[in-house]
Amino acid sequence: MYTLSGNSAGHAADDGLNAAFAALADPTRRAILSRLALGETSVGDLIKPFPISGPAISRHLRVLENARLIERKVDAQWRICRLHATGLRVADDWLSQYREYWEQSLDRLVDVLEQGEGHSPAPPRSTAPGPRAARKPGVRHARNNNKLVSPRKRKSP
Amino acid sequence: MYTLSGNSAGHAADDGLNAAFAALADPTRRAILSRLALGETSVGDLIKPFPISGPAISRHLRVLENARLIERKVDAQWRICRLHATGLRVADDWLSQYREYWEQSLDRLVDVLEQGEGHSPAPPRSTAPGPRAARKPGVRHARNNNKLVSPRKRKSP
DNA sequence: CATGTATTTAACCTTTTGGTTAAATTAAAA
DNA sequence: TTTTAATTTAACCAAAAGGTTAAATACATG
Repeated sequence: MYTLSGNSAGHAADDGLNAAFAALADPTRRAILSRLALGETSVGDLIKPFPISGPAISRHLRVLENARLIERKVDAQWRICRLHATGLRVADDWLSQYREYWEQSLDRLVDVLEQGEGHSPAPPRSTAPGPRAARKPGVRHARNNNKLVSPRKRKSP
Repeated sequence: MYTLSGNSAGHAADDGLNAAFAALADPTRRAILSRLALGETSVGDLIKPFPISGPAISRHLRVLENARLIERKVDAQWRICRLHATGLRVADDWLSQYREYWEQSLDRLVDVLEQGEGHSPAPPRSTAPGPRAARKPGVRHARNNNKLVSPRKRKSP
């Protein structure tokens, strides 16, 4: 049931998504990734800007490695860390399912703004679906050619 | 320091990223989002496929709402849930910083495969950077025109 | 081999998360 | 206005997450 990717019970399969998103949920780990985007470095270098202990960083790195967001190689007594594409791709692929959805929302927002907002009482707070008219062509943001999603429907009970 | 988006201490600012990624890290919540991608529904409908209690779902929904991944409206005694673009966009925007990186990695992998792999001893296990030659043109995957990233550098000590 | 450096493990806290059951709450319906 | 249905709060619990310090490990070198 649903469009869930995998198991029969109606639950989302993992495929590393849990690990990837959980890893990305921590600001220290995101900072580490940002740092690594500049180039590979040793753990020692990595640690410097952070006010936390070595072991703490070490564990963050393990989390990132398990999520396949980084990989490590040994160079003498140093462990050199670098970004690893897999985890990032896993997370992005999942999100891309929804890209169509939120780009639609953006278009809809643009519509609202463009028509001078002298209309519906709601200011652009709600960027959600709802039975609005079709978008103007030329304001497409289509960066994706991917998968599911298309919100619609109204209440039923 | 770094390319971090915000505060001076070298730490990643939040901007809802913590909440968004943390929310996405749970398979039940991802399943809820998948369900909502099909259209808005009441909590009661949402709950059915899941083997967990009402209060548990209720809290998942609150997490999703705080992360601005969904929004809720009241309809009599029902709370209707629908996707909300903001949280998804926040997460995707952050990831997009790295898109160039991992697409480069993909290109590199393609290169390796194409040149008959009779060369470097490493099979396409490692999709990481490293001082490799430039990619062939025509195999670009550039889906993004965004921000930072370009891995390089070697050891220093 | 003895030392010093780099990094990880171990053992321990505290806080957060995800679930549970038993009340509230809120609105429709009898 | 009592009852019933839909959801959320409250109060609890166990497990996971993130930190800490102290002790191991691994290497390169004096």
